[in-house]
Amino acid sequence: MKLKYIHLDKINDSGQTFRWLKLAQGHYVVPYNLGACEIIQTSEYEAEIVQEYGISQDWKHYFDEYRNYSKIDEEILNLYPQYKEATNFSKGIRILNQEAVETIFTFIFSANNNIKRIMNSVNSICLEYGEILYSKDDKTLYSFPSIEKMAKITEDEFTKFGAGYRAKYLVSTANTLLQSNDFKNWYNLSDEQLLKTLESLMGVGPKVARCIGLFSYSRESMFPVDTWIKKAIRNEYNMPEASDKQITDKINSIFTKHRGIIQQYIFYYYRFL
DNA sequence: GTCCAGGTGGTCA
DNA sequence: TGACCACATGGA
Repeated sequence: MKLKYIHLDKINDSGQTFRWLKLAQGHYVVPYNLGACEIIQTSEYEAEIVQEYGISQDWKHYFDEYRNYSKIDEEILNLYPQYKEATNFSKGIRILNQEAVETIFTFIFSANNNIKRIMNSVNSICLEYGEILYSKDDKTLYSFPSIEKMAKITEDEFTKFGAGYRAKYLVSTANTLLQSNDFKNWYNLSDEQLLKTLESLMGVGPKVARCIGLFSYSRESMFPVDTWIKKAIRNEYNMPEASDKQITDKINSIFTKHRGIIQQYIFYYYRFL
């Protein structure tokens, strides 16, 4: 399957997924549920899925093929001309539609953490409790563990995986999800209901809930505000002393459409500035 | 050694 | 509500 208007290295570095297995520049094995695909950048903004592993998956959905990013970028440039440079810099990034359990747990890990550490923690859990999706030349990719397996991990074990003070949140949320087990139906919730439901989970606050909504439930209205976004907004609008509330108010007054997508562009741009 | 990271939960006004 | 603080821990 061929994909256009896509840039794999940018997506891998965009902080929404932590588990792509990099074989080379522009060459990855990508996990999704109990399957994986091998994908190669074939030209500057084109890629091709050359092989599938494990259980067949809906890769068009995963890679967000049903959104027209070329058109979205045009609209973004019209709506937010002040972010022309960020938008061009981020060209080819997709907002992935990742599996919910994985997204919930990895973004609980992400709180007050850095991307390298998140990757190390999440990948070591998958190594211990996931199943092999791909293995070749000493490079191996594992699935994210099922909710049943996640619910058996103890607080001490999560600490061993580098969860720090988040260990008890992970235990609590694993048990909540195991009992409710209806997170697949959350696709049908309204944005408001989804946020409220996600924020009821231990370790999930406003920012993490929006990441989960954006990166797993396809909610492009959601605008996660993290430390990088705060820096960007304070800098862009010359408001160095702005409180968190002033920043979110500013964001809500400026960004009306494609909020999650422009958020991701700004995040990616400022993190590499 | 110091600062920081895709913040949250608890507490108090 | 909104402001403030403690929190684990490795990366830079």
